[in-house]
Amino acid sequence: MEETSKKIRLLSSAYKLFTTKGFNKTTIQDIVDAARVAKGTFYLYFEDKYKLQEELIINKSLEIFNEAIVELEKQNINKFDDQVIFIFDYVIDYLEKEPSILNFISKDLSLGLYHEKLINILEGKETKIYDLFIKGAKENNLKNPELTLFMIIEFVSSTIYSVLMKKIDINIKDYKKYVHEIIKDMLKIK
Amino acid sequence: MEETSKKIRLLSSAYKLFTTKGFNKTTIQDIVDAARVAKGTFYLYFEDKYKLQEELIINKSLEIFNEAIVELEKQNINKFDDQVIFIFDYVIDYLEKEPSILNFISKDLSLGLYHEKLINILEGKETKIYDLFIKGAKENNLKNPELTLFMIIEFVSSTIYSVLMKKIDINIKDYKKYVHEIIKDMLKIK
Amino acid sequence: MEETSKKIRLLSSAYKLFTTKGFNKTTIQDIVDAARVAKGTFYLYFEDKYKLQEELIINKSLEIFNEAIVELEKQNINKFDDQVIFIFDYVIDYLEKEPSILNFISKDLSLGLYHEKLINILEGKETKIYDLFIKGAKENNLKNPELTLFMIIEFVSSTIYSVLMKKIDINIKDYKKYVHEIIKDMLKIK
Amino acid sequence: MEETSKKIRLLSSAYKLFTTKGFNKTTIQDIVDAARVAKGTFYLYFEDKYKLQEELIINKSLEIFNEAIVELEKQNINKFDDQVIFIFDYVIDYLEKEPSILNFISKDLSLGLYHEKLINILEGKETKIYDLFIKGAKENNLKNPELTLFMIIEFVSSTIYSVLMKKIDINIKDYKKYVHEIIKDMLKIK
DNA sequence: TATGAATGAGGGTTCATTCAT
DNA sequence: GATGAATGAACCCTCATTCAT
Repeated sequence: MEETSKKIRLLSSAYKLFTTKGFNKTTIQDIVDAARVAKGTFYLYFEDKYKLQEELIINKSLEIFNEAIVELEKQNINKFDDQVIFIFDYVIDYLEKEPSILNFISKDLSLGLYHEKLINILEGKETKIYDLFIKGAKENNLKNPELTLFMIIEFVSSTIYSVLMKKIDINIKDYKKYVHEIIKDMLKIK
Repeated sequence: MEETSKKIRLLSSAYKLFTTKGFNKTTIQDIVDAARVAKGTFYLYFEDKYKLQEELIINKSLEIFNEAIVELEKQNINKFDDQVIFIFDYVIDYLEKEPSILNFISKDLSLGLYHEKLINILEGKETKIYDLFIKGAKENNLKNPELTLFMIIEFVSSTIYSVLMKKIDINIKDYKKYVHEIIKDMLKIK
Repeated sequence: MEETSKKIRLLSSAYKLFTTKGFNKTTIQDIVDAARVAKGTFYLYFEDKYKLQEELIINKSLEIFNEAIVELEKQNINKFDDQVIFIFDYVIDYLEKEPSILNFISKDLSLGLYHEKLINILEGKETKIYDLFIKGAKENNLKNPELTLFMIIEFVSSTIYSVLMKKIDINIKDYKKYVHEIIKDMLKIK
Repeated sequence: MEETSKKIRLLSSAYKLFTTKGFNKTTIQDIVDAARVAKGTFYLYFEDKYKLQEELIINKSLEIFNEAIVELEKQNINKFDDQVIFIFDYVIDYLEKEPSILNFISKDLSLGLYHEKLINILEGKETKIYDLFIKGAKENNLKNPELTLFMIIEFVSSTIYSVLMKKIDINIKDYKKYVHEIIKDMLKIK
C-alpha cells in the first residue's frame, strides 16, 4: 500500500502542475520537487514526461466517461440519441466545473495528441462507453459507428475548449443545444 | 527591394522547415541557416519563433480562403448552403493536395493555437470570407453567424487532420459527405 | 556451496559483459541483471566495479600463464630463451583464439592499468612464471631479471592489441618472429 | 588575434586539468570554469570532450617530435641508428622533465587510444619524423619501416610511463640503455 | 541594417551507492 | 545474507537571446 505512494504522488503532482502551468512549462524537476521525491525516482516509474502525461490522460478520461456511464445507468433513458447526449452533457458539465483539465490538455496545444489518445482509449474494446455506443449504434442502423463516435468526440473536444475558455462568446446552455443538434444529426447519417 | 528579401527568405525557409520537421523541432538556427542570414537578423524581423509562425499562419490561411472565394465567384452558386459547402470543399481539396500544411499546423499538436488564430483571421472584419458569410447568414436568418462559422471551422479543422493523416478509416469522399451534412445542419440551427 | 555461487555468477556475468561491451559501458545494473542477483548483493562481494575488474584480471591472467607453464613442462625445452619464447607464444596464441579478452582489457583503453596489475601478479613471488623466470635468469646471468620480464611483458602486451585488432598490417607469424627477436635481444642485455 | 583566445583558453585549461586530475575526472564544467568562459562556448569550438583531447594530443605530440627533429638537425649525427636513438632520447628527456603529460595521457588509462592517435600522427605523410624515418629506413634496407617505427613507439610509450612513474625500479640512464639496445636490434630485423 | 560569437539557464537522463526491510 | 526502491549529484548538451562590432 505504501508501495505505490511515490508513483501516485508523482502523478498527482504532475497533474496539478500540468493543469496550472501547462505541460511544456512543467519540468521534471518541478514534478519531483512537488512530489517531494528524488529526480531519479521519476525514472523509476516513467520512461519520460510524455509517458506520465499519457497515463494521466488515460486515467482522467476513463474516470470522467465511467462516471458518466454510472450516472446514465441511474437514469431511465431509453432512446440512443438521448443516452449519447446525456453522456456528452455530463462531460461538458464536468469540464465546466473543473476547467483546469482543459489547461492540462490544451494549454500547450496538445489537443491533437489528446484526441488521438482519447479515441484509442474510448475505442478500447473493453470500455463501457464504447460498448454502449456500438450496441446502440447497431440498434439504430448506423453505418459506421466508430466514425460517428469519432466525429462527435472531435466536435465536442475541439469546441469545448474555446467555449469554456471564453474564446468565443456563447453560454454553456446555448452551446449544449448546438451539441445536441449536432449529435442528433450525426446519428441520423446512415 | 533587397531590403525586404531577408524577411521573405526567413518566412519561406521557416515554412519549409515547419512543414518538414514540425514547429518545435525547427530551431532558429535552422531557419537562419536555410535563409542564409545571420542569427541576429532573425530578431530584426520577428520577436520570436511564435510571431513568425503567426505571420505564416495568417498568410497561408488567407491565401487559401481567398483562393476559395475567387473560385466561388467564378461559379454560379446561389444558395448559401452550397456556397459555404463549396468553400470548405475547396479547403479540404487544397489540404488533400498539399498535406504538408497539416504537418506545419499539427505535427506539434498546435491545433488549438491554429484554431484560435484562424477564427481571429476569418472574423477579421475585412476578410472576404467573413463578409460573405455574415451577409449570407443574415439573409438566412441565422441567429448567431459568428458562432456558426466558428462551429463549422472547428469541426472541419479538428477532423481533417485525422482524416488526411489516415488516423481514421474513411475516404475523402465519404468525409466530405459528412461535412456537407454537418454544414447543412448547422445552418439550420436558428 | 550455494553461498559462493552468487559471487561466481557476478564474476562470470561481468566477464561476459566486459568482453562484449567494454568496461566503461557496462553498468553495475547490467552485471546484476545478468547474474540474476539484486543490486545490493553486488556490494556484498565487491567494493566497486574496479575491484571486480581487478579480481577478473588476476584470475584470467594467472589462468593463461599457468596453462602456459603446464604446457611448457610437457615439452622438452632446455634453453632459457626458448622457454620464455614458448610461454609468450602460448599467450599470443591464446589471445588470437580468444580475442574477446583484449576487448575486456583494452576496449576502454585500460592497457595501462592492466599492465600494472599484470606485473604485480606475475612478480608475485608465489607464481610459477616468476619462479621459472628468475631461476632461468640467474643461470643466464641476467643483471636485472624483474626489469627484463617487465620489458618483455610491456612490449608484447602493448603491441599484441594492435596486431590482433588489425590496427597494424602484419600477420601473426611475422609478429611472432619480431617478438622472438626482441626476447632474445632482451635476454642478452646483461 | 583576440578572435581565437577563447579556444586557446579552453585548450590550455583543459590541458592543465587533464594533466592534473586526468581526463575522465575532468568535466566540461571544470574546463569552462577554468577558462572563464560560458558552457555553450565550449560547444562552439569542440564537438565534445574527446575532440578536444584529440586536438591536444596532436598538438602536443607534434610539438615534441618537431622539437626533437630541430635539435637533431643541429647535431652532426650520420648513422640512422643514432638518429633514431637521438629522437627517442629527446622524447624521453622531455617526458622526464614534464611528466604531467603522462598523467594527461595515461591517468585514465588511455594509453591504447593515445598510441593509435600517435601512430596516425607520426605516419601522417607530411610529418618530418615520418619522412626522416622512412628515408633512413630505405637506406638501411629495412623490410617494413612502418612496422618497425610502430614497434619502437609502442615499446617506448608502453614502458616510459611505468619508468617515470616509478612503478618499476630502474633509473632513466639504465632505461635509456635498454631502449638503445632495443632500437638497434629492431633496426637490424630485415 | 546586419552580424555571429558568446552566453548560461535549463533541459533530460544516468548510475553508483545506500539502507530499511 | 539478500533485496531493490530510493537517492541525488553529476553529466552532457541545446538553444533562444543578447550585444559589441
